[in-house]
Amino acid sequence: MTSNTAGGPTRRERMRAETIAEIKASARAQLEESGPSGVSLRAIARDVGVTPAALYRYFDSLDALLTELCCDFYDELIAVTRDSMDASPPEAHLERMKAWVWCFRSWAVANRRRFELMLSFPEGDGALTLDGRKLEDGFEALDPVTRRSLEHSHLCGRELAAFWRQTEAEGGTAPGGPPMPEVSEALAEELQDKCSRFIVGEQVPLPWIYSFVSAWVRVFGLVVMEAFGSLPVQENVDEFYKTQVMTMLRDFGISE
Amino acid sequence: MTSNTAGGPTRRERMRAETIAEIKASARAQLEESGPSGVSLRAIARDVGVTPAALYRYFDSLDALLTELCCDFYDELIAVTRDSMDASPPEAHLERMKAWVWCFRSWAVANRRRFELMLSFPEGDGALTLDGRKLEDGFEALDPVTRRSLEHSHLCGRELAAFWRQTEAEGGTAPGGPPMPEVSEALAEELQDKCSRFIVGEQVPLPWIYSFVSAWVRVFGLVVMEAFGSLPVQENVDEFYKTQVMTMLRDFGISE
DNA sequence: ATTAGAAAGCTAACGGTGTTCACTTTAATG
DNA sequence: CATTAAAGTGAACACCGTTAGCTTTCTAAT
Repeated sequence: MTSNTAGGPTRRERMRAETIAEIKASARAQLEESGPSGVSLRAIARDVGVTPAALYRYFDSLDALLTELCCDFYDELIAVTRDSMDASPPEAHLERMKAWVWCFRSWAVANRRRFELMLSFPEGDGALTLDGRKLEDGFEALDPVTRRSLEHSHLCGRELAAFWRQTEAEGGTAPGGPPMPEVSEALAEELQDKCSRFIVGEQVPLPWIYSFVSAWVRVFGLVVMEAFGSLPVQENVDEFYKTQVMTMLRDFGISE
Repeated sequence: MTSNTAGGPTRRERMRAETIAEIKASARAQLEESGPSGVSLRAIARDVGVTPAALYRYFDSLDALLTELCCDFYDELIAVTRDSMDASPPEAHLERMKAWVWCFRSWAVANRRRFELMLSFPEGDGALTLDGRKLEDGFEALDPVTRRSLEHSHLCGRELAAFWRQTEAEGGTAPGGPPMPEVSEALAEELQDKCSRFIVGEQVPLPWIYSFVSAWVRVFGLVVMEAFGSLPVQENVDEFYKTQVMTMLRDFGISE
């Protein structure tokens, strides 16, 4: 018998965990300096001091390893975002959303290679086609990286829903919600259907959803362009971001 | 002697051109069904009926072949965009810009694999760092794909400049140009510096540039998200695009 | 303490990749 | 017709991910 009598992890389990950590560390290093396509299973094996075949005791394939890595990155991003949001009080929904945007951007820019890897995993189809079912039902069934991607979105979406409730209670902004162009019945329904469930998790008025999706597109564009070096503004990016965020807030009908 | 007495291409040159076309066709086919990473030099050789080594008489490397392919795609996109813009008269700058956006989107979505390949070539650093020099000076020195990417942007940027002149002449929109948030001296200068040169090719007032960059970010976000399947709206995308474009026009201070 | 069994590792191989070098064939030119 | 440059071949090199079968090592129960 081993130390397992104490209920803790077996010696073997500890060893295994350590090996996995070593493997991932090597993979991360390679990713950082050669990009996603530069991660080589054999190179990892060389690094860890083991035969290539041995790695298959720990991961089903190279792709599986990269997938796990991708999940880790999402978890890191989510953690750091959550922390950053929690720097503001729970009711300061606006500040918390700003923190989300800021965090997303700075993380993606500071870790372009990881971000690159994450983008290389296309959003699973299941993310948007939960027709009929509640989100929670299919949530666990989603592939791990899509689930995490949604989790990340949720951090911001929840704040929006809360902010809407708050604003409504205080009789804030315009009565009908943020200004938005007229849309057809079909588009309105699709927006409500697809977004109110997986972005905010509860029924939210259409104008809010529309503005949210519009803002989300803008943030995505900004972050991807900057991370990949195709954003025209480069030296004063911070300020440019701030003005963009301000503009989006204005689109929400928020004066401040 | 051959038919070269007439000044036309040699028989050998014709043969060579035909072989190159065959090689590219095979590469395109593989790209279309397996993505950028699925293009194999050996598979192409098999396809064309030749030894792998023989391909090196036509391309320096697989990467060089992919680069040429990327350039071809840009040329196709530029051509189809230009045609689409020319469906409107030369003075209908607004319509022409709309055509640009629409063309960009539909091409990217209809040819995601090609678009994917194009995005995989990061914007060359030279694209934005032409400090001091006129654009034309360094233009030829840029790497081929960056040059074409700029050429594509130019199609829209030129229209913006022309539209600005037109609007000014007619005493249209607001006197100071489109509304924009206050920005620091530094950001203003960078926008003028980087953009007025490589996007529109002539001096344009700051608010116009700012609005243009903002719109460009939005369009980029829309197109990339839709092409990669992460846009929340899926069934009514056309309408969603139209509302987005309308919103952007409104940001330019255009009522219509 | 000994033994059954699982976990981990190794060797060797298979089929694939991009690329290079020396050599041969092919075709156009003086 | 002989020369010469282009086009193509074949074999090799160094890598890659993955699999199968065998051996070692360590755990857990007898």
